Amino acid sequence: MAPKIVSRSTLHRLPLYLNYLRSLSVDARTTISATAIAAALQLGEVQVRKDLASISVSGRPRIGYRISDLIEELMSFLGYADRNDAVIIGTGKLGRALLDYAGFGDYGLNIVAGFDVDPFLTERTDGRKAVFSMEQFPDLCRRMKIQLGILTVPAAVAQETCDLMVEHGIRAILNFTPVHLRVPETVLVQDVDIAAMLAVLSSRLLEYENGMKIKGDQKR
Amino acid sequence: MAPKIVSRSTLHRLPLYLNYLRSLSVDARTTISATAIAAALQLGEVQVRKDLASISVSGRPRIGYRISDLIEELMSFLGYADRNDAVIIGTGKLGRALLDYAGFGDYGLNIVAGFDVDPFLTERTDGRKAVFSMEQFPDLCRRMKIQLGILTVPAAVAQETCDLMVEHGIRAILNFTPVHLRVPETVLVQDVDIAAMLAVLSSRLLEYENGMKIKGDQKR
DNA sequence: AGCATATCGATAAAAGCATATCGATATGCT
DNA sequence: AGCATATCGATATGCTTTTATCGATATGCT
Repeated sequence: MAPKIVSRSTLHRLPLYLNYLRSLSVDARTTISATAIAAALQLGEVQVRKDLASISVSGRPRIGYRISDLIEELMSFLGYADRNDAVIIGTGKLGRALLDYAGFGDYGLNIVAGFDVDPFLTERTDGRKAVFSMEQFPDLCRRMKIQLGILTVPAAVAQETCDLMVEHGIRAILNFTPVHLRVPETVLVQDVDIAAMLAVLSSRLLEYENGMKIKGDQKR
Repeated sequence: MAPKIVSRSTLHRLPLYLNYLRSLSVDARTTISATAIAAALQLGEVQVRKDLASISVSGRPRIGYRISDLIEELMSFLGYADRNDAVIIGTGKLGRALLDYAGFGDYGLNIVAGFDVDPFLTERTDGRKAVFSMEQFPDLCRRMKIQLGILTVPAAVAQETCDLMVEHGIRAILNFTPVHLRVPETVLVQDVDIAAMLAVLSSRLLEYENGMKIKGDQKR
């Protein structure tokens, strides 16, 4: 098995490619050039080629890449092929919304269930995905060998909840809380601080009028 | 006015610092060293100093930085000081959750209202923030000089909705749809593809067992 | 058949970012 | 007062990522 090595920034672009390719109707011409992809996604054409090459997809001059091949390779590489089970801890507004979101299936993700300490939230399972009490978390988690957890609890209990998740076998955490989680080296954390993102946006915007604050911001 | 120049990666770390500093109780020692911050956030101490220096905050040897000064500078730099109005377009599950989320205030953000084409969603304003019909968007948007928009519509209508936003004065978009938005150069877009993030996580996880796919992943 | 053109793949150069190192400065202890 | 120590600020080094350049290859047109 070739241990393909991909840079982190490349890895984050791959879903972009996949999304775009999927958006093309299947009966379109079955082949596409790196140039076209680059133009659509406003990236450098060389970068696209490099990214695609890094996951061992190969194109032909004057022809480009077979779209179906690309999609297949991207999906397999990103693990969309094998269904990945995940749980959501904390079913407040945001957690509930994610739990009900139907679109994860396209990404090979299966949200198994939600968990919450609040009994009120745990009982309202009217036809939608079940929300369990936190006491049931350890058992269900181990039995189903869940590795992916989405953390949407209040900031105050974020770290302790995180510790609990790690303790019971969670290996990767999508962290929606604004706290920096401390985890063992073997556990992966991806932060999604929406408020911070908005703030960064507004900050970039702020100085956009009075002359460029961010370095290397605008790229053709 | 000094046109401070900050690298993009620095800009994304600044909210982290601010969050952490805020989490310290105010009656803690009023001063903190870059070393301490670095340890708490698991960053290099030099990097922390560089970041802080880039927003013109200055510390004293053996003492460190005054926490209150840091917080103040960070807030002003990130634009948390002046209230920033924002709107949410598309009030499905996710949009509704964000609309009801109370925590944005701490970030200087004020979600003014939501908009949606679906009349059913627009009428259910039981005590929460109002959701207006899309027809009212242009007027309200211009009158209140909204510059920030959160896009949470279905992928199929993402681009056209985006165009509408841009047309009516939105200057920065937080994009929750998985499509790559085409905007004029003067408009900023920040993508938040949750599904893709999960996929990236699971992908990193996947190869974490059979030997390192991602380059430069583990630090320290 | 041969030439023009579009596209790929690889190598090289440049830029951006992170990390290490060193001197300077301020505090506290003896 | 003087020394040890912690911390800052600045410079320099190395690594990663992006961008540019060049030759190779395949298609289509004359």
